[in-house]
Amino acid sequence: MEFGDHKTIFLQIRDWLVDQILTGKLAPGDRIPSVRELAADIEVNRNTVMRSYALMEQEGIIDNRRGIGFFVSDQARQRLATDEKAQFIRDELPKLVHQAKVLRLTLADFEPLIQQLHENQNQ
Amino acid sequence: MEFGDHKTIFLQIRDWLVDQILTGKLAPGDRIPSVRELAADIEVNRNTVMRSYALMEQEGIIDNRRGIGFFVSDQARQRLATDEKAQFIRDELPKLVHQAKVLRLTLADFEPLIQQLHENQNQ
Amino acid sequence: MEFGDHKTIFLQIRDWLVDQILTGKLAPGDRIPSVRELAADIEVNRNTVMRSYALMEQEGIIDNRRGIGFFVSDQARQRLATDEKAQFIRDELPKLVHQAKVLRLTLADFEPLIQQLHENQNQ
Amino acid sequence: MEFGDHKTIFLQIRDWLVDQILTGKLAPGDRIPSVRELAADIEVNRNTVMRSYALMEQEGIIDNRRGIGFFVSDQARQRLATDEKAQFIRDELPKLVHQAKVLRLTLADFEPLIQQLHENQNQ
DNA sequence: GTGGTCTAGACCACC
DNA sequence: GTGGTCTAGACCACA
Repeated sequence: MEFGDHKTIFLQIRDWLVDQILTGKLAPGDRIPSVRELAADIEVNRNTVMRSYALMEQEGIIDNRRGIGFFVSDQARQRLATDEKAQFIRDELPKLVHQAKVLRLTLADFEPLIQQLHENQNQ
Repeated sequence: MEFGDHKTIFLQIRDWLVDQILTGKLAPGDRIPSVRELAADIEVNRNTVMRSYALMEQEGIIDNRRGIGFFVSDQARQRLATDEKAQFIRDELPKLVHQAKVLRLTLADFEPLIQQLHENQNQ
Repeated sequence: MEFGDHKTIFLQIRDWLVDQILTGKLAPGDRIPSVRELAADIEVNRNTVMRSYALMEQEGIIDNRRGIGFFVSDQARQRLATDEKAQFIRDELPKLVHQAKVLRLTLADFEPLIQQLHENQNQ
Repeated sequence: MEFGDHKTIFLQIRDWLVDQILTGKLAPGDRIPSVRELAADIEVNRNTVMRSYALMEQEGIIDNRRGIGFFVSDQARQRLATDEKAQFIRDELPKLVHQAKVLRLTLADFEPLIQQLHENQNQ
């Protein structure tokens, strides 16, 4: 776990798991690491991991089967794909446009992004 | 998810001033508002403004003349235009590409950004 | 804390900790006193200690783990030993030579320094 | 006048004049620049220059002949040579020794200083 | 008038 | 428990 990052740890964990789901490394129904497992792995307090899981459960991304563990919920992928996308376009994009303006960025500067967008289109 | 990305006040002040410089509203040599003035204007504590100014001075964006005030440094604009741009391409762009990938964003989603980039190009 | 010194408190704290590191009393990885602890110990405001720590973090001398504390960074000793030495030879030594010249100081006046230098050599 | 320096301006002026005296560029009896002259030259407030002169007068380095100007006092050079030297050995040297110790400086690092001291000796 | 430092006390989010 | 931010108010030295 990167302690240098300015994002708080429990959100880093959440984002990391969300990534796994969005990229298909974790599929609906899959079991995610137990709290104590993950806490030991990334050398972090169990409460911190617990907090991530609680947040994700409350977001409807994962389900908790008491005594067994946490599992990726059935609607997780779909829900994330739409919610996070909408949030991105609403919150991040305007900032991005503004930054592109004041920094006088060009299409060339965004080459890697453009390429990725084309790849997405062709799927 | 009310884990708001609300930036802290002293960073907002810094970013606001950086914007003024990058857009030419503040030119090198210009005096920026005194700590007391700005604090009164935006109804914020003097220490908070002071913290912004101290940060910017340390970044080499503004200079300080004892007992007189803070001034936009000569290299401010140039330094910002290059440093912030480089930092953006190094730090932000990869995240952006990754996000575009996992969220399966398309060129259409980025329409506003593309438009801005074209405008920049035509200047 | 010696209030007789002209230096401000937060810089005294920084210099005191730097000394501890350079002399090996604090090793990389060691936890330094929490902001509250130190503030209580030396009877100084928490914010003042915080300011020292923020400065040192920005200098790369110490790292911060959220909710846990500040730790001497891995490169701290090496970085200090080289940076501060280089800075001394670049900034302070010329002033010193100039002062020795205008004050017509002699080798005898610098006896204590010469002795220390010999001790350093024999280690 | 270097505004970037962290020493306060009126002390910079004082030190600059002291240097002129110690190096013989200004001799006892010489007239030093008038307050308004110097203020205009280095683009500084007259009060600031006046403060320097007042300090130096109080130190016995310069004399004020009302309506005429300030003049280097007869004992200026001698007085400075002894006072500043004593102060250096009492205040600065111990710090220097300590710094040499923690930074593990060697005789080689002080080569320029040693050379200057030898030159002083041979005069 | 300006910046600069410090205190005391509060509140927050996080581990 | 930890750091982090902010407020209110004070005092200082300097221009």
